[in-house]
Amino acid sequence: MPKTAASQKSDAMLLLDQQLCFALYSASLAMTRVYKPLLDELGLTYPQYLAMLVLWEQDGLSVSALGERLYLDSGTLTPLLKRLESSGLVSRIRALEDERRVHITLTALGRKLKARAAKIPGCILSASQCSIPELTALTQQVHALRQRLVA
Amino acid sequence: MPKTAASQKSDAMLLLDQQLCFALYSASLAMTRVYKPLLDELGLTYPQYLAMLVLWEQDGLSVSALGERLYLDSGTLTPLLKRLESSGLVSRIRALEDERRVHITLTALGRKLKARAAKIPGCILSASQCSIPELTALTQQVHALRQRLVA
DNA sequence: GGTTATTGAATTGCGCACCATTTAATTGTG
DNA sequence: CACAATTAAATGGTGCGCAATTCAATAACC
Repeated sequence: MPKTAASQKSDAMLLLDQQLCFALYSASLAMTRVYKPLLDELGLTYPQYLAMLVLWEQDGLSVSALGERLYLDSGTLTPLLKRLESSGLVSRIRALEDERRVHITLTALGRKLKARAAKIPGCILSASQCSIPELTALTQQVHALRQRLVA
Repeated sequence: MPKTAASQKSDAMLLLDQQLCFALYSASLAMTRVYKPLLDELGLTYPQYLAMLVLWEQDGLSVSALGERLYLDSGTLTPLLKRLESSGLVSRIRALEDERRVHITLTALGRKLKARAAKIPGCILSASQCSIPELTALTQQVHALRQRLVA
C-alpha cells in the first residue's frame, strides 16, 4: 500500500522526539533524578520537597489549599503528608472551626530544614548549565503552556 | 532575627513558582491529563502510548533499546510491556541469538492502533493553544535542557 | 428544623518510576 | 575448559498520581 501524503504527515506527527509531551515528561523525570541525591541528604522525596517549598512560603495551609498550589488531590497528598508527619517535619491538625479541614503546620524541625535546602537551587542551576535569564524565560514559557492546557 | 541579604536571596530562590522543576513537573502532569481521555479510547495509559510511539517508528526493539529511547529502565518497562502484551498489542519474544534479550514486536492489532492514534497530535495541538512553530521551539528547548541535565 | 446537597479529607486500587537485588545467559580471561 | 566478569531482563519494595468511592461535617433549602 503506497503512503499517501496524509498518512506520511500523520506518521511525522507521531514521531516520539517531536512530541512536546515526551520532552516535558523526560525532562521532568531527568530533573527529579538530578534532585534525588540532594534530597536524599534531607530525607525528602521530590514531591515532598515541593510540598515543603509551599509550606516554607505559607505555613498552616489546608490539604486542599496545598493541593491547589501543587495541582494535586487529596489522594496523592494525604499519604505524602502522613509521611512528612512521621518524619517529624509537619503536624496535621484538624481545624476547630471546620472539622472537615486538616491544617498542615511545619514543626521546628520542618522550619529548620529550609536552611539546609537553601543550597539546592544553586546546585540545580549549575547542573542545568543554563544562565539565569534563560531558566527564567523557560520557566515562564512552561508555566504558560500548563495554563493553556488546563484552560 | 533580621533577614540578611543572603537569606532573602535564598528565600527568593526557594519560591515554588520560580522553580523550573515545578513548571516541568506540573506541565507534564497537566499534559497527561489532557491525553487521558484520548488514550482511554485506545485502551492505553500515557507511558504505554509513549512505548507504542517508539514501536510504531521501529518495531522489534529489545527491552533495553526501548528503555534507551524512553529513558526508562527494565523495572518500569517489563510490567508495562506485559500489560501491552495482555492487551494483545505486542508480543514479547526471547531472542534466539541471545536469550538474555527480549524483543518487543507489534501484533497486527498493535499496528492497526496507529491509525486510530493519528488524530491525537492534532487534538493536543489545539488543546495547547499554541502555534506549531511555538511548540516546535519549546520542544527543542526542553529536549536541550534534558540533555544538559543528564550530561 | 429537618432534609438534602455540598464540601474536605481519607481510602482503595491500579499503573507507573526507580532502586537494589536476583537470575540467567554470554563474554572475557587465564 | 573453567571461572570470573559483564550484560539483559525480571523481581520486590517504596512512593507517588489519579480515579472512584466513602465518610463526616457543614451549608443550603424548603
